[in-house]
Amino acid sequence: MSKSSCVGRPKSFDVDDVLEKALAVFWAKGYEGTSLTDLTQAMGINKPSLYSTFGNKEELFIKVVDLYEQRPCGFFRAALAETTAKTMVAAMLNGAAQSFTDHSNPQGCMIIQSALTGSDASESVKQALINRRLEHQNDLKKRFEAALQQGDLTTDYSADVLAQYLATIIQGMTIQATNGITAAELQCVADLALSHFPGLERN
Amino acid sequence: MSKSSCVGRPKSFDVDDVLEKALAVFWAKGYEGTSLTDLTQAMGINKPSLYSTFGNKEELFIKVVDLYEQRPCGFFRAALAETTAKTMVAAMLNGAAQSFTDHSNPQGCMIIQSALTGSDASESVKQALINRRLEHQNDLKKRFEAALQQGDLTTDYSADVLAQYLATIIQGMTIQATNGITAAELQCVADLALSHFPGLERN
DNA sequence: AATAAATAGTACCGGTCGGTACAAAATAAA
DNA sequence: TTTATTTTGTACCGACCGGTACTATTTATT
Repeated sequence: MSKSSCVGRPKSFDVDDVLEKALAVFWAKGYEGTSLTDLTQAMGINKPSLYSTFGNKEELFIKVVDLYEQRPCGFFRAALAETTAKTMVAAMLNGAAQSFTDHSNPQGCMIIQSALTGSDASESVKQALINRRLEHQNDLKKRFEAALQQGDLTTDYSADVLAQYLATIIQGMTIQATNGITAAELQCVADLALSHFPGLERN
Repeated sequence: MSKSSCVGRPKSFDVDDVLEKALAVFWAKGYEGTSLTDLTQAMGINKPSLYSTFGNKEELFIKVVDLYEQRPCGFFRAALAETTAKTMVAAMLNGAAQSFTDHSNPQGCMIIQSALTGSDASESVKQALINRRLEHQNDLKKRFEAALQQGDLTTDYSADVLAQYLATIIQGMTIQATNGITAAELQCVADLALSHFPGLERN
């Protein structure tokens, strides 16, 4: 299954390792704001190596987004797996507050901020990120549907609106993070949002 | 007071008119995603005219942001002037929902999305937009402080947190708009946010 | 009609963009 | 040790980037 080549000159770098370096750059500067020079310098490889390994800039970016969803943005899937609607929403908001203001990384959510606008040349990348956001929002919707059905959540709002509302708050938190809000302040916002979220019994 | 020159060849274009054209481009493509070719084509002028009239790309962008705040984003100041906290928050959320999904313009808020990330060269523009957002958030804070003081708003949350929370929702609504949410759907989100906003008596 | 002032248009500047051709170097297989 | 295969590093590609020098043109003033 390993596609490691058994013949020829071996790679002088670890693929996963340099992907992580590329993630840091794309996350901080966005898709179009990142140049190939930025990438090759951060990754410690030269352009032909980058192209032979990852295809081109856009394909590299998509691979980086996959990595981002698995690791720094991992709180999302973990939160989805929470057993109750309340703990799910809480894990979403707390995870976002913590992840978006983690100073060991760029601030905010990469999927939201790295290609919000751009030239026509990056239209496909913009659309790819929109699709990711809509997929995640659909995950929320399905989770809310299940919660409504099993009586875990009591409200007249549809799962659709609840998902859009929660997504809105999380996406707004990313802007707050890029504005430089502190982790504590963003946690206060998350707490407020949780305690006023519809359908979850007050405590 | 008019700085219209009384001697020499007259301008062949109206300054406010071409600023409007520049606004449409920057709004849709962002600061770095917009090239001078995009601008001169949309504005119908050539580069030397652009530079002699507006300085350079960055100065033109700032002038465009000023224009944006006065016109398409004018709901903000109008909402601030509302007499009660409840009508103020309602006007903010409704105005955002309507403005961000108005199909006669690009979707979303220009100040939020046109320079969220970018190369080092656009650092000053990024910071300028962050400052605008923080100024607007401070406007909200002062409005909430006044409402809390005059008993118009009853909650234990500080004006700071309330302002951050409302800003978060509005900023999230811009992402929803770029995702392609419909005006009706975004209005539902705004309605939900309003009816669950802390301190405003339920109706 | 001559002059001065301001704009319009063309053509160009160095630098950087994403992407690649090509040859040297490093490995495994024969 | 030769051969085949893969990666490396350098040097380069055309296109476009933001910005400008220079000239022609259009106006008001003298």
